[in-house]
Formats: sequence, C-alpha cells, structure tokens
Amino acid sequence: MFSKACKYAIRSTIYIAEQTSSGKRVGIKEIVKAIDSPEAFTAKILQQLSKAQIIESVKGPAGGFVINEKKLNKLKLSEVVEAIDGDSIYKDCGLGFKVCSEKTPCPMHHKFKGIRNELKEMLENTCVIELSQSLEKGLSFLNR
Amino acid sequence: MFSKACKYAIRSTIYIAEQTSSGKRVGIKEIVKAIDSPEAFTAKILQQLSKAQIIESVKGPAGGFVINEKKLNKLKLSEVVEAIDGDSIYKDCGLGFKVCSEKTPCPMHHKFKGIRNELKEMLENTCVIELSQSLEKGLSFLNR
DNA sequence: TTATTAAAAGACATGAATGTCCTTTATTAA
DNA sequence: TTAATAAAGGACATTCATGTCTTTTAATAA
Repeated sequence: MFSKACKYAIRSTIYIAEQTSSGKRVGIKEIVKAIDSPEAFTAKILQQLSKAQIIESVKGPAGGFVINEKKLNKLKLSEVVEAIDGDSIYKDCGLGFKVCSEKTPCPMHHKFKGIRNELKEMLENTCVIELSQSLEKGLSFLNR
Repeated sequence: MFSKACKYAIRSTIYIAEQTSSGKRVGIKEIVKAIDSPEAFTAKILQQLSKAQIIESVKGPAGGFVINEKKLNKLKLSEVVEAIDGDSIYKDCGLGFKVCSEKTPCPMHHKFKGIRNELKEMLENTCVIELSQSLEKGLSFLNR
C-alpha cells in the first residue's frame, strides 16, 4: 500500500506531533527509538518532510524536529503521504494502465474506484493531531 | 497497491478468460500483445498461475493457456492476487507494524481497517468472468 | 572564537522486484 | 522417428527502493 519510506514518514510525523504537543523538540535518535526504524534512512525521510514544510528542523545543540503549531492544527495524513509517495496511490489505475477512466475503463476500474476514493477521503480527512492524541492517551502504539 | 507482477497476472487472467470463453487457446505472444506487458516476465507469472491451478498450460504446437471451464465459472480476483502477492495487502498493518490489532492498534488502525477490508471484499466478490465479459462487450479495455 | 552538537548532504552498499536470455521439456504433425 | 512448436526452467541483468557511512553546515554555549 504505502512504501516503507512513507510508513516511516507517517510514524515519525505522529511521534513528532505528540512530542511537539507536550512542548518537546525531538532528535533523530529518540525518534527512531520510538518508532522502531533505521536511523540514517529515517533521517533522509525527515529531510524530505522538512523540505515539504511538514515538519521543521533545528540544527545544533538541543536541536531536533518539531511541527509548527499552526501547521499541526490542520495537518492531514494526505500531506505526509503525498510528500513521500506522491498521489499515485489514489490516482493510478489498479491494473497499471496509463489511460483508464470512466470513458475508457480497465476491466477492474468500476470495482476499484470506490476503494481508491475511500482511501483518498480517509487520508484527506484524518488529522495527524488526532492520531497523536490517541497515542498520547495510550490508546494506540508506535512500537510493535 | 498491487505489484507489477500481480497487475500482469490479473490482466493475463482476464484476457485468457475472455479467449477461453470464445473457445480459443492463447499463446504467450498473443497475450503480451493484448495486455501490453514484457513477454519473458509475463511468462514467469503465467507459470506461477499455472502452478496455483488458476490457469492451465499446454505445451507444443497449438499449445498455450486456457482456464478450465468449471474453474472459470467461480474464479475470483482474490485467487489471482493471492497467488502472486499473497494476502498481505489486506492483512498487514498500514504502518508496517508486526503487531497491530483491535487490542493493540497502531495510530492509523481504526481509520485504515475499513479500507483494507473493503479491498478484501471487493477481490473476494469479483468474478474474473464478469470482468472478461465486460471486455468482450467492448465496455472495458486491456491495452492503453 | 572555539568546541560541541545535531541535522543536511552526498556517496556508496544492499536487497528485492522487474526484466531478459538461453536451454530443456513436452506435445504435435509430418 | 524426426522436426517444429510452445511452455518450463534456470541463470543472469537491470532498476529501484531501502539502508549505511562519512563529511559538511548551522546553531549553541563555554
């Protein structure tokens, strides 16, 4: 479904969101420990998220990653996914055809479009902050 | 979503189903022309489908691939997908955790499970033959 | 200003998926 | 029985995602 890079991106973002909410800035070592991911690879992904202005990074002592408060209050899962995997997951044809539409559908099109669309809606309607809150309350987990 | 191998598998199966329905046995060259896929790679995938008893192959002159009539009348998309990609697409955690369930969910679990399940239902409830029929009627396409 | 810290950046390594090529096996027809 | 045909099988090549390592850049505090 999502690439590993994208999964690490989502996990990281949720964790940073949780820590940001409690006023903490977090370093890469803490993040990878919390979300169980490879450090250097995750660092690359955080660079991408930073360039996409989803998270902010601060260098130097006591540096690390945070999410701008304004941003955090409206950040959707779709933004994180699109920054890493693009929008192909809910745009592309299920059978891999370049041309596939209502007018010239692949044989799976009508069966598939609903699911593709629900995924899109879910990502666009899910706020990172609500996921980080469930994490903070101990209702969900990032390390299994 | 699906691997390329799986997409080629689905396309091939639908095409073979269509040709089988009109009493024709089809060779690999015809198949890859019809579904626009790399020949040698597709041949490997058809081997897998053959081993999984989804399609049948006949060697020698006038050989090729067919789908057993009995099989064709009940063949579901899920069987094709599972033969190539396995069931991870609707079993695995969206964020890649090994442990993720109703009791110990990842932060995305409750948002994701519905989609994962709909995909499963769609694949399990969609017959290959109905897709091949829409193709035969010119209502869908395998080559764009 | 210098030393320290932590992220950024670039080069490189590994593994899995995708794709190709060549030989072997099985079937058919002459 | 032999020649021709087409799938099966094995070895190899390529590409892309994943992952690591080292150096550079920026920020902080002594």
